[in-house]
Amino acid sequence: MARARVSPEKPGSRRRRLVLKPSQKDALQALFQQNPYPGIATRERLARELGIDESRVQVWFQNQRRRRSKQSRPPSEHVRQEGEGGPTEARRKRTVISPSQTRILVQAFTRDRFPGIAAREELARQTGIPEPRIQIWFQNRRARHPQRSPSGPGNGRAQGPGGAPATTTTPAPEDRRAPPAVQSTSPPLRPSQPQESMPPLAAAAPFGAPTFWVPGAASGVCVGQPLMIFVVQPSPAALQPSGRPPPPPQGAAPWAACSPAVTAPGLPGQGAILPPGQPETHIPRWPESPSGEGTAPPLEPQPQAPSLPSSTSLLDELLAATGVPDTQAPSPGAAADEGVGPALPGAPSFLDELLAATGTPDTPGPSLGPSADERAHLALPGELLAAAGLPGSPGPSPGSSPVVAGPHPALPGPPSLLEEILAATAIQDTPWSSPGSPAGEEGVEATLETPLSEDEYQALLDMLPGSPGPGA
DNA sequence: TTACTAACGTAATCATGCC
DNA sequence: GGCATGATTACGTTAGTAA
Repeated sequence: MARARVSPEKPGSRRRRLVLKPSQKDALQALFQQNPYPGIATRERLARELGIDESRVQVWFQNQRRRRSKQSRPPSEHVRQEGEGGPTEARRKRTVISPSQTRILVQAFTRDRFPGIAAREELARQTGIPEPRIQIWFQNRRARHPQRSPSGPGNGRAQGPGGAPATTTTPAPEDRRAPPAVQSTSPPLRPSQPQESMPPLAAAAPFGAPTFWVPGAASGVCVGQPLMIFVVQPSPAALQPSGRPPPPPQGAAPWAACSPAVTAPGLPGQGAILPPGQPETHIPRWPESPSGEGTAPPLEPQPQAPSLPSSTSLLDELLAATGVPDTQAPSPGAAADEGVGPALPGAPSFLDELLAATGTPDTPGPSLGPSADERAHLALPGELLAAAGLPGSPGPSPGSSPVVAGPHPALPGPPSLLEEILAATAIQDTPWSSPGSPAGEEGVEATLETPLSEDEYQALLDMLPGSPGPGA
C-alpha cells in the first residue's frame, strides 16, 4: 500500500541515516517503556538530552512501536493513556505558516512533490520553517492535492523515481488559500537535484525572506545572517544531509554549516528561526513548553529551553527516579545539547546515569568521543567552537544548559511524571533489548568511543567552511 | 550476504486556527 | 459550526550499517 517512494537515483534525497549509539538506544527504550507515545515536550526534551533531533526521536518511536507490535506485543499494553507522556503532553503546537511561506512551499511543491532532504532543508532556510515541518507540509500537501492522474487510489507517487519523481510539472491544484500564483519568481529548483535545487537562492528569496537562522543557536554561524549568504554555490556533494564528511572531494558546502537542520541535529526543536520582527515568518506557537521543550526558537541565545536550566533533564529525572545518584560522570556524550560539544569532558551525561539506572552496562563514557549523534554535530562549526569553549560562541549552550549539566541544583520543579513512572516500573530489566536488538547491540562494553579520531577530526575540518574538503 | 532499523511514503484521523 | 490544514498514527517499503 504505502510504498515508499524513494527515488533511487536521488542519492542525497534521504536524510543521512542516523546511527544511534547504544546508550542513546537504551535511553530511548527506557523511555519507550514508560511511554510509547511521548508528547512533543518529552520528545524534545529527550532529543536535546540525547543530542539528536526531535524529529528523529519521533521517528524512532514510530518505528519502535511498529517493531513492537510486530513482535507480538499487543499494543494494548500501552494504549496511550492520557497523561502518559507527562501531564497533558500535548502534541506539537500547530505551526502557522504565513502566506509568503506557503507561497514558497507551493512553488517548490509544484516543482517537486518529493523533495529530498537537501531540498527540504533549503526550503527550511528559505522559509524559516523547521525542516520536519516542511516534510509534514509536503506530506499533507501530497495527500490533499493528489497529482491528478489518479492512477491509483491516492497513490500519487505512482510514478516513482524513474521519471521525474513526481516532478510535478502539473501545477497541482493550487490551494485556495495560498496565493496561487506564486509569483513567477521561481527559483529553478531542480527536483532531482535537491542540492543544486537551490540555485541562487537569493534570487529565490524575493519575499522578504524572513529568514534568520539561529540554528540551534549554537552554531551561531548563521545567526542573524540573511538568506543571502546561502547563495553560495553549494556543492552538491557537500550537501550531505547530516553533514558527515562528504565522500566526494567537494569541499563542504559553506552554507551547509549554516543549515540548522543539516547541522544541528540536536537542535532543540529545530525551530530555531525567527525572523525578528518579521511577521512573515512562521510563528509556530511553540509549545509553552513547560520544560522548555518549546522549541522556542529564540532569536537570540535565549535560553531556548526557557525552562529548565540545565537541571531537570529528563534523564535526570529518570535517574533520580531510579535512584541513581547524580553521577557527575564525565560523559559528555549525550551532552550534545544544542551546541555543547559532545566530547567535552566534564559534563556528566544522564545517559550514562540512565543507563546505569536501567542496568544497562553501557559503557561508562559512551559518548566520550564523537559518535552517532555527535557526528552530526561535528558538522557544526559553531558547535565546534562552542565545544572548544570559544567565548565567541553564542550558542545557547554556553550559558544555557548543556543539557548535561551535571548535578543540577535542586530542581525547583516537582517530580515529574516520569519519575513516578520510573519509580513504579523499574527499568532495570530493560526487556526492551529484545525487539530487535541483539544483545550485542547494546554495545555494552564495546562502545568506548575515542575522543576524536584523526579521521573524525579531519572530517570536522572538512566540514568547516572554507576547508579544502575531505579529499584535500 | 543478511539482519536490523532509520528514513520515508501513503492513508486515515485528530486537533487547531480562522472565517 | 465549517473548512482548511498542521500533527500524529499505523503500516508498508527502501536503503544504510553492522555483523
